[in-house]
Amino acid sequence: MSISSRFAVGIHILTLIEFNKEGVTSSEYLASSVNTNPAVIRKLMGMLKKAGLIEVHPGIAGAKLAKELSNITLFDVYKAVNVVQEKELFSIHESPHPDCPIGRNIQNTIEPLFTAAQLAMEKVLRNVTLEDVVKDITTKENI
Amino acid sequence: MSISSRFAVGIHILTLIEFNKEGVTSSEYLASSVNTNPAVIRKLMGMLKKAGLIEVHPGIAGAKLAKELSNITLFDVYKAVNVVQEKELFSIHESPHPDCPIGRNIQNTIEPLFTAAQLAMEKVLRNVTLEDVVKDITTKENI
DNA sequence: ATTACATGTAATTATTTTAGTTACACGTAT
DNA sequence: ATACGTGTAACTAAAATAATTACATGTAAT
Repeated sequence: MSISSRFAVGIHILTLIEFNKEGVTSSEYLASSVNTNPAVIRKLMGMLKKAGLIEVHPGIAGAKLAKELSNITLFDVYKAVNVVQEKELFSIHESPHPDCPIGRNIQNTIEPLFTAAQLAMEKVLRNVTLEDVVKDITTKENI
Repeated sequence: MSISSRFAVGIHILTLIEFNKEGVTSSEYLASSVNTNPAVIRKLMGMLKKAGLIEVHPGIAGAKLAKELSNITLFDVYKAVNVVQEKELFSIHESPHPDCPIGRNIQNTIEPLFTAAQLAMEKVLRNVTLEDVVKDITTKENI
């Protein structure tokens, strides 16, 4: 199964807040661009806020980035929206038979291999910032 | 969400076939070690067979590896059991608004980044063979 | 202070995937 | 013919996603 689109939507939200920084980026405005429900956006904004990526206030329309664009990596967003837990990208079957040499060792043997694969994926995310995303869109739009 | 344990179980199955190569590795025997239902194992055996990793025959008990241990990578198993599709480790929200500069570009901007992360993960899987797994278990068991 | 509007958040729903279970057709060998 | 194994389809329960609805709470302008 795929990793939740919350991650992609989180990137979308942050990027749009940056592009619209002169204006008011309300959950309704964001929801329109993402094409979803404002409540979905507000839930994600809550996660991004909790992770210290944006500033939002109850009753006050709009959100602002809490950090420099170049200082927010895709990994930060990925962790903020809680799509994959540490060491849990791959699931391992539980309760293999302890009387079998394979059954009693397979989990401990596989786990570090899976973790290494997950870390390699996450390393790529750490090396991309929202600034890269914004620049790419700017280029595509010829702004 | 996590990637299906079919992957871990697939590795378990292949490893156990190797360890038990002098004996008869039936779906019931495998199911006992994995601690699941024989039908689940048979479904996975079908996938592993289709991928050319094992040999199984209707009516004849047991399975044999179709390739050298050192010639089967974790990536081969991963593809065989069909847990993640190409370019689909991460899902991207559909139908963002085309009238928004972000909405109409976000998918194309994000997609290669997500693909790069997925490929980095898969590269790690390509560099581990079942022989590594077997050796690790052999060491742990002091055989 | 009342109205208008925004965020925060809980409850509900439909859809999808997983993993397990049951059942049975079909193939092989004694 | 019987016993046993694989192949496979149908059904179920549990979990997660994403959308939707509703409403409490917070802020600001009139």
